[in-house]
Amino acid sequence: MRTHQCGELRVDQIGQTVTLAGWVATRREHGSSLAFVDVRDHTGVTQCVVDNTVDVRAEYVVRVTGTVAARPAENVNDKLPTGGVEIQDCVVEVLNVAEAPPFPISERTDTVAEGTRLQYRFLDIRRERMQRNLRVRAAVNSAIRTAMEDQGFVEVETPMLVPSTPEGAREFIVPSRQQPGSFYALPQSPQLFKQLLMVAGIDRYYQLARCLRDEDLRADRQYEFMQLDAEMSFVDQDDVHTAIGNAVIAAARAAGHETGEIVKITWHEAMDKYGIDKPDLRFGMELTELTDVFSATEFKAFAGASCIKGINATGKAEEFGRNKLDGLTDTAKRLGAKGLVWMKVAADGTLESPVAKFLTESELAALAERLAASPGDLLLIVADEWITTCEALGQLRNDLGRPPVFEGPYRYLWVVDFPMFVGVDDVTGRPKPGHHPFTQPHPDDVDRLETDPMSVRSQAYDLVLNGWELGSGSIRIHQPELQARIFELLGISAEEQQRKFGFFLNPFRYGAPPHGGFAFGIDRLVAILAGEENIREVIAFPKTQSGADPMTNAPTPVADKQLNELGIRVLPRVD
RNA sequence: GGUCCCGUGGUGAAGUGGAGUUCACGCCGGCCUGUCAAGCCGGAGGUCGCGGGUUCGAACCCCGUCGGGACCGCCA
Repeated sequence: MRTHQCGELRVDQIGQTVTLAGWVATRREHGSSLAFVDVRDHTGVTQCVVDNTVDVRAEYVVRVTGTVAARPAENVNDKLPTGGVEIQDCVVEVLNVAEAPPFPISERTDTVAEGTRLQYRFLDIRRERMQRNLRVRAAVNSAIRTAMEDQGFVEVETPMLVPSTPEGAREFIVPSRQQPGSFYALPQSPQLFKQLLMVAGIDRYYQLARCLRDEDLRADRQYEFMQLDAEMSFVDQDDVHTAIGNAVIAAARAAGHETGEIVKITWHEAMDKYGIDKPDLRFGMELTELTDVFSATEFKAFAGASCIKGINATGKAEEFGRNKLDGLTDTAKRLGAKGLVWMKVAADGTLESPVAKFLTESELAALAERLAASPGDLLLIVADEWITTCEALGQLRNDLGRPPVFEGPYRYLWVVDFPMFVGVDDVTGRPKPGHHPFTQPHPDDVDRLETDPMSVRSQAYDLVLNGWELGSGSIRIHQPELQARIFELLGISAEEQQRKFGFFLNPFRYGAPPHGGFAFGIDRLVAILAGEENIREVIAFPKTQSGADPMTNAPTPVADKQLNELGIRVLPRVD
């Protein structure tokens, strides 16, 4: 059908007779006997010189046979890889005509409403950006598979129709025809199956798994998403980190990015230095300890505070007028801080702030020194509980300093030693698990499970890339006695354990090996590696924020016959 | 469940109470032998998302609703 692709021809092929096939990108007419037609496929465009009587229009599907010729020196187009050549003496065959597309198939109009792009996704994907993103995605998937298999992981597929479990994300449910009134759930993740595969002696499992969660959609969340899901037997945390690290480094390389060594920090350090459990390491502006500077202060907003920290937004003083400063204060308050102190560093080095008059000369001097203040800098200070201070400044740090996603470098980060429990359940008063209830506590902290549960660290860990949480994992509990202690702590009775997790826990009585695993989101990883802010840009057929597909019109009502067969009656909407 | 932003020819934008809704691209027709976002001339194309209200008068103001987006809640 064709001898070359449209982005392939160079001066090396001059004189050859070639056949190209593709879509008409543009047509430029020059009188009755000359026109230039650019033919496009996913590799690029090639200029074909044709007789102007040939009736081809934008997006017609054509096959062109002709001779590769050098362009006259003054007509070489340096902007195109194929710009040194053109096809002459063309025979143009129209393989299919096309209506005028609703929007240009071009990169220079990247402003088309996303709803329109999704309605005509088959045209949107013809564009270079989408072609590139989907091919990056394919390369990443391939690199991950290779990396996992090279490390002895076995791909095992798990069911899409699974039992509903009450914990975690809201599930999509699927009615059973054979047992009307009973339902399957679509898997939020293969979590339970992969641990049973360890009991089953698979040793190292992986899967590029489709996961489904019926939670509200966001720029980084779709109903359906892909995870690299993995589980390993007879390992500790470091073994898991090494295996997954190899996969994500290979994935980045497949997308053309070198990442270097993966840094590892504790959750406490992440919160203390960056104020967030998924820090973006591409920029500094770290949280600086100031509590000791104000240990004897008379300024009452600082006097009683257990933790005072600050950040230096270098050179931002001028940019932030009263309005924008109020916005920063609102951000801090939204995160629970009692307030925000700001100071601008004047040209002579003095600190200008509504509260400067409440601080002593030596306090101001120490503050300036600690934050390395220079003229033009904006200093932001929060005084509160440790966690509140950190979280407020962490958000401000991100808001003020975070580079756009397409700016490298690419810095993976393991965050380890997460707290075992986060907060207390409003109803039961019991601690709430930070990860899930099958997570192994840190061995040094097990003794404090009952006496001081909130101080117990878990063997759970997150993988972060440039401020995006890619995924999480843990070493699991494989000893029934320890599992029983955790359930006891969470206030889950033996009866409830059996009802909710019986099919999962009972197999552990038959010889469960020590094991742990990880899962990370492919969509997020590919988005970052492709330089996209939104995972919809790396998904061929994504859904809108309301969960609809403008191309297929899903979701739709179904026929009464179908509902009857399933024993389902649709009730009128109640608001 | 909530907060905020956006809906104007096919596409993207301008118009924020008063004359015929303006422009660019695209589309259709014509001209044009070296363009490459070709150029020139002409033409067609609109329920200003939808419904209600205020007003002498609404694309514009108000209420509701639908659709799209960002975020909070939610995502163990």
